[in-house]
Amino acid sequence: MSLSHALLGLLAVEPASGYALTKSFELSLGRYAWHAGHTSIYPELGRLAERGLVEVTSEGARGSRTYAVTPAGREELRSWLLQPPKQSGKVRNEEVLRMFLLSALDPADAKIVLGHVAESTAAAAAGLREIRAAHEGSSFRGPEGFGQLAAEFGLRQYEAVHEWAVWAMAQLEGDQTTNSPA
Amino acid sequence: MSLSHALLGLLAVEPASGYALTKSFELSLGRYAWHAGHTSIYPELGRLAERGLVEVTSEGARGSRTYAVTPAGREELRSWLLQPPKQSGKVRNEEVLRMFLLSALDPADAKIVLGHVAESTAAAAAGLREIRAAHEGSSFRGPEGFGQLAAEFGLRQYEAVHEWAVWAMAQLEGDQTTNSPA
DNA sequence: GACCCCATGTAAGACGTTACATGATTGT
DNA sequence: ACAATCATGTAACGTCTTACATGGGGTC
Repeated sequence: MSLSHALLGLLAVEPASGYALTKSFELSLGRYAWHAGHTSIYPELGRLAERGLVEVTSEGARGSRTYAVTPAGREELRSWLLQPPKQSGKVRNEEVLRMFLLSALDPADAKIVLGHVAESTAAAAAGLREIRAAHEGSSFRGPEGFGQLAAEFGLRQYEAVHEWAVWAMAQLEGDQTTNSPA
Repeated sequence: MSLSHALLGLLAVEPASGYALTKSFELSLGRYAWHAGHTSIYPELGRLAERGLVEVTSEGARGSRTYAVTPAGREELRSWLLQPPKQSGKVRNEEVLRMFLLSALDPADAKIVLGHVAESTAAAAAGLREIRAAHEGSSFRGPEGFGQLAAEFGLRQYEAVHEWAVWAMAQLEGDQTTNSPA
């Protein structure tokens, strides 16, 4: 299960509570890479603690527990990241699914959808460019840098999808006039 | 559940058996957009048939049943594709997760992983370029065209990730010499 | 006849989502 | 005081995965 590695990865950057991790999933990780809610995260933290991969380093107000990775956890994370994935994993992404099924629509409808995609990806890319500008010049390691490689990754994805959507609209335009009967 | 829409989408392009749909998932859809095995697909086809969104149009050898979308199914698919997603759905992608957690590694290890990524994305992109060349000039609708928008989508994604990986390696290089102590 | 692929199915268990629930602390 | 947010947890339900199971049809 990848949830465990997602948690190890976040905790490897800096210790956090289950609640804080839940927020991280909502704001960044969960949007692009791996979704999880607090009802999955809390029990998983417990299991990781049992396996000795994380530990509670402090307890704060309202019963909050701050977790940190142990050396064993860091090693587990490292080997998971370094091992080349044997075969492509199991992907689930509703947005991408929509894009794959576009050909099932007639061109007029497809262009409507592509227009929405072009808009939303442009907006998302603009947002990430602001984030990137805010972090300019800082190092790529540590909590600060954590988001940087990821943000650039997301930005380039959005740009690619945006350009694809624009391209696809143009193709459908041409296809409609060239290939459709009368 | 998006599996139902994935099936409607594939069947909207051309009728197929559960077995053939399973193959489609293995070869294309499942790699990028939505994973599912035959043990999910068969029961779901049954449920779609009960709801009148698909129907069995013929039965062939070895008990195979060919399904096709009904007009109601086509309408359901259309409205699902056209409705702008209210809020970003639940994404799961182990590859992307790895990329997001790279900052948890030290730069030397991160560069190894990025090297693998750069290689595999280059290979995948090359494969898709061949597919694209094979389909050049044909229409974007119908079974032939189905893969074209999708293939181009995949190609641009791979190219974007490849360029990101190359960029990230260069950044880590610079970061190591500029920002690390001593 | 042997083997491989086609084609579908069932069932146990793991996993995840949704809804419900509780209480502490902070801000106004 | 009140509301919002912090912080965690339980339980029921639904979905998915894994393993097992069966038999027809084509090919050598």
